[in-house]
Amino acid sequence: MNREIMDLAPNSAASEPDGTFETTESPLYQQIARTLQAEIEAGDFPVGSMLPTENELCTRFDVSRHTIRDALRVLGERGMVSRRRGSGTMIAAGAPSSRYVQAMRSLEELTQYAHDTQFEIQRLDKVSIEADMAELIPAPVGSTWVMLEGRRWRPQSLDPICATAVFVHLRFAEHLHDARTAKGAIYDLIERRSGERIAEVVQEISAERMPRRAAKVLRLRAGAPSLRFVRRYIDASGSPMLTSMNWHPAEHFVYRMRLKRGG
Amino acid sequence: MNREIMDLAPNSAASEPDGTFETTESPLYQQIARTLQAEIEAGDFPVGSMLPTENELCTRFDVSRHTIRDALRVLGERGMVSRRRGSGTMIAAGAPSSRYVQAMRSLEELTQYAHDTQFEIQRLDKVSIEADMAELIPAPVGSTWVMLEGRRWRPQSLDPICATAVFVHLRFAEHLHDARTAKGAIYDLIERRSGERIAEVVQEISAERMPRRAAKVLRLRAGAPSLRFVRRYIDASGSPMLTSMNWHPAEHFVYRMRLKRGG
DNA sequence: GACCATTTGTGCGTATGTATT
DNA sequence: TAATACATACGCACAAATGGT
Repeated sequence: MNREIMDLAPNSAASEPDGTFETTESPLYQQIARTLQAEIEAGDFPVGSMLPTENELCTRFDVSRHTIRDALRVLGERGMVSRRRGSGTMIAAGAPSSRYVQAMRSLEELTQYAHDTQFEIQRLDKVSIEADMAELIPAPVGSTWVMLEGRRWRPQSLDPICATAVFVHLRFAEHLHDARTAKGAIYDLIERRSGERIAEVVQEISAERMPRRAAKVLRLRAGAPSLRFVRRYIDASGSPMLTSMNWHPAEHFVYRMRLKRGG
Repeated sequence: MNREIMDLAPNSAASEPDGTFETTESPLYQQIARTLQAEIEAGDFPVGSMLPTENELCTRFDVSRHTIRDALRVLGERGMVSRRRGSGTMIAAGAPSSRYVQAMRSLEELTQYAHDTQFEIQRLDKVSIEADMAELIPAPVGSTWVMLEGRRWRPQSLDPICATAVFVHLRFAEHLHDARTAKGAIYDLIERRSGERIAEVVQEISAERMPRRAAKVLRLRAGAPSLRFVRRYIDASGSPMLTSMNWHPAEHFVYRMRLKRGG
């Protein structure tokens, strides 16, 4: 292994009981994208400067040009770099320095995000819905849902990304028995095991003072500014299958997207 | 030429003066993506059904699998199809209405928003960029930009939507003399008058305490929770043409979007 | 449960085209 | 013009997930 990368994703390498090295790493191009993004965010490559050429990156990471291009494509989709043939790859205006960034424009990116991070479930219960949550889910007051509560972490990081509360419709309760150890997104788990397919997701972003429960989970002061994401996963009939709520400390989170012309 | 595709893109084939066929076609994978998208929209592949496998498409279009995958990646990014390893490529639920999906977050939607609301400009000045703004625009500290500051209103509403600060590159200053009375988005004004075209927009959403200037404009207390939008309008070379910053009072604003499968 | 064929995902090598410097 | 750098496109191999036997 001549490569400089050490994959630190949650589903990373693990030595097997019998002593063999059964690596379940994430794909090379994703590791490289993460590495480069981290370096950009750390300021190793200032905004407006050029990234090394594809060939240089091939040498550095000891991979093929295809793999480098896949990694750079990912960064391009996230708005981190802009590429011009003949010229090179530039750190895009507005690339973050020392800030967490998450750009999620599709279900697939959401899934990727779930894979790249870890959901530490602190509580898994059936609960009766009260007025404040009833409006958000939405669900009738007094109806019973499965609630998962906890924090989401980025590997290696000392601070959690956000506090999370997920409300899952009761009919999926049986599929959540091993949610604590299962990998990936909750919605993906449910889709696979129930066979019911999510038709769409509606995402709402708003700013609010951190509510007490979320603050407690994150060990922050209640009332601190936070960015709240509510995602409703909706079935074909338009009813919510599950709803997730995420509170991000304001100073650590930016939601970024690229807008393009036309359809 | 054994291929079935006829490229109908604007930069399509052209016969040279000397009679030879010097094709300046668009890339193969884009032609294939267009062809497949047209067929999906025409109903040749019903929503929920499976697309032919990659290998079948290779045979049909007489191209390599690599090219087919690039085409399918494009369709995935447009939310037209959803792919699953081991299973196949499915026509995404709601595929034909994908225009509506992107309408939530395209430049056009922004333009519509600008038309539906009014920008009350309280200040229009050339300013020297200080450190805090330099990072956001981004621009060198001490460089000169045109700054517009004010509030945005919804017609007939009693409360402003947000406080806005727009920084425009100095080379467009001449186009802004009547900005106070002009309708529509500032970026649109500049695009039409300068002829320079915006290549892309990167939008960032974050939560922060309302800064003093914005609070003053909105007549709110500084430090109140707010949702901040930063939009960087970037030219073909990757440099910012203008950057707008918008602070929305937290309790009055929710950013909502739909996420679809495929990218 | 094991096994297998199918299908997409990842990764490599190579060659050529085209825009930029 | 020449060199550089990204874009497109061919080929191959194997891995991983799926769905059936």
